[in-house]
Amino acid sequence: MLQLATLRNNTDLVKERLAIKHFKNVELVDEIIALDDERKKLTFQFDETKARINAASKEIGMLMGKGQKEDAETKKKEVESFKNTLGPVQAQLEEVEKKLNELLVRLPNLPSEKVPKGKTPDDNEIVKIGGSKPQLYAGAVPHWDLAKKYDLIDFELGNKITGSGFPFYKGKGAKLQRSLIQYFLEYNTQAGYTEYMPPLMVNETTAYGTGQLPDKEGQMYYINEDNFYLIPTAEVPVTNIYRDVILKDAELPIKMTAYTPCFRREAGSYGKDVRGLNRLHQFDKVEVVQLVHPDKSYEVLEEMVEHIEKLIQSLGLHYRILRLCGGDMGFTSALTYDFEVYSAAQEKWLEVSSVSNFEAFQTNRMKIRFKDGGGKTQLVHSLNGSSLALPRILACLLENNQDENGITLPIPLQGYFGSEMI
RNA sequence: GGAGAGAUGGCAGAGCGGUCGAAUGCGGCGGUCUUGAAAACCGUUGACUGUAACAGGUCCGGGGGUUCGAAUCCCUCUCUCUCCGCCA
Repeated sequence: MLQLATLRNNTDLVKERLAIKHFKNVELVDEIIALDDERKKLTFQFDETKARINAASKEIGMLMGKGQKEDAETKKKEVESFKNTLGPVQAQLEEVEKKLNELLVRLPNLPSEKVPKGKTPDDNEIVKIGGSKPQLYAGAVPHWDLAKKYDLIDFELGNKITGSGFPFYKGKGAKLQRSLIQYFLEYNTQAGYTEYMPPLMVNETTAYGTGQLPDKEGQMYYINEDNFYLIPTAEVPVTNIYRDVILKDAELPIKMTAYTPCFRREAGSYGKDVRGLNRLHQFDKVEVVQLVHPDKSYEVLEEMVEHIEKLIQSLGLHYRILRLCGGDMGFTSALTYDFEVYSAAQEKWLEVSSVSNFEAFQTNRMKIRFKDGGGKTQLVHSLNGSSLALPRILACLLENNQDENGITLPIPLQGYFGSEMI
């Protein structure tokens, strides 16, 4: 959530930036400021009346102590009249505050200056292309055929047991999943990230903290009975670890990583784009999260991009890095880089990671703060990235490394999987 | 699932309905002493809001109530602990 001070002090800039994100209701900013003025006025009235009541009540106590009953009674009457005026003011104040918060929560994060203008994925800026385009042998097929041929993934069985988008991994397919998770986690912890295994269900406050609520509840699976949400990404429980915590600046940066299954409803699209592993309701992902000093967050973002890039390189994949344009960015992000990996058999790019700086947007909701050198508390910046989402990586690894004899995995992965072919 | 106890500052832990934003201890920070450190001693140490700075206001798990006045009494929700039951 944006900070009121930002809206007040840089109103025009805020509107300009919101436009880059193609946010429709720019006038919301003025509404919010007007409401805040109202809030200030009411708060002043409330405080003043309350101060009188407090003073009078104290006096009553003293009068009672001295046995001056009648004087005390007179004071009580006085307080009563104050309270009559306080009631309505308080009610109004509460309403204004509630409304203010409702509106404020609807504003997306401001894009940083680096964000390209544009509306659709076609407007994203290609920052880098790396690796080389794989040359497939003549008989190459897409991963869903390979999954069947080598009995690695059973989509039909998933349909039977749960529904579409919930595949079974089997035999070497299951082992490969496990190996990838292990490899990614090791890679992250070696870079100084602390490993966590978080709960897969979270409460409402937690889902609100990272920005999934309000408004995006439809994208998460909801456990009605207990009021829990299945996590759409480890970002949610992991970033919330430090909710309502005031850190010391020496504790920054906080680097965390976690493997979790991710659950996404993503109802709506069918056909070629979602075939096989391209889009699932349940998938595995290893995530990295950092909480950093606000002056450092863009530096750290670059560092995280590099971290993930090296991981993709180690798997020998052809990849590209995109800087997302205003229209394609998420609600909570200030700057996002997407990593895409090339599927030669499908002849298209598949997103495997998204790395973002949220600046203070999430931490303002979660009140994740630190005490700076001067002893002042201020919000930290939060960042996260996938390192990596498994299914599409798996798809590319299978497709790109196939030949008539089977599939040969890249060397670093063999350390976890073993050196045998699939 | 049943029965009971509890939730207070970074932690531990007091708190007859008024002088309690809250004793005390630990921890943190600053200082004295010391070549330096430890120990000892002295001082200081919650968050939010508000102000030019004071003042003022809010917060003792969340919400509601009683009262002139609530950390303290009542209701309710959530969570924690102990015992019993069930169970990977």
